[in-house]
Amino acid sequence: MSMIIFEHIRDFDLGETLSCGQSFRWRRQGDGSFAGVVYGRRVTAVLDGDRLLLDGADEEDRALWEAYFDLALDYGAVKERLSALHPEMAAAAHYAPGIRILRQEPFEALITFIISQNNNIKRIEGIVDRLCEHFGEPIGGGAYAFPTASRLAALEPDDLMPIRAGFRHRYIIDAARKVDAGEVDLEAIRTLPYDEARRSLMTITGVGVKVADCVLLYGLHRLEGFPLDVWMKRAMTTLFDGMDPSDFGEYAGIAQQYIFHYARMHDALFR
DNA sequence: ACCCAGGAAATTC
DNA sequence: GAATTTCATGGG
Repeated sequence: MSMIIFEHIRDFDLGETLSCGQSFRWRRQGDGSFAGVVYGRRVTAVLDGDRLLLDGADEEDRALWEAYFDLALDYGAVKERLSALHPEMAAAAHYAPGIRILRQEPFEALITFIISQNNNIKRIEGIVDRLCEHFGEPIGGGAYAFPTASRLAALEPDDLMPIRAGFRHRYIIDAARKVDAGEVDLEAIRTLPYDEARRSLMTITGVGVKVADCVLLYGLHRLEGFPLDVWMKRAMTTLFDGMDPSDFGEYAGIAQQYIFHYARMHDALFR
């Protein structure tokens, strides 16, 4: 069994990063490690001091995992810059200083955030699990890859009944078909100007401004993205009145993740 | 029974 | 055009 080790890791916490609402396929194990499937590979992640251990990962995929956990970006420096903007920003970053923005599979980010609309995180995870079990490739150990666009594109909305995603079924199928046909080119969107990228994603039924921003931030690593969901809108009026997403600069998306998690963990403050 | 959930589409005013 | 309702499903 293979394993990769990353040394001298800072500003990183697996629990904070994998349980802050940006991804839906990681599970905390009884021993405190996290099991997940990424890019069709099943791994178990453990942070031992300043060493990140990825059990089940291959050495030839080192660059992929470094990118996935965004290990090349100095989050300490980012936090300093953001914290200087506003005292509440500093408080949010201090609350969960180990959050990083993952580079998820773009198609997975698209589908999971379509599923996220008018939904809660617990149920989103269940729907995503069932989607993978029913339509993803088995990769051993009872694990499944995230379904491909072409597999889902061949289905009809009613074929998704077993995953119990309700009115989102037709949104998922429309997204898969547009991606499969190249009508929405996720890799081309990666380098488009932000507004054009957003407009292209919004040609999919069921993708509005907020879901498009999530796909850009979590799937295409556009760190200027600033998804405004109900929690973020509350936080902006309560804590950052008068501030605009663009005021957070090129790392606005990272600021957003600190704030989102902080708001959700302090819901009494935002009612 | 009622309300809400990391929204967006459909309908109504 | 802006405001309101509806859309499945599950948990509190």
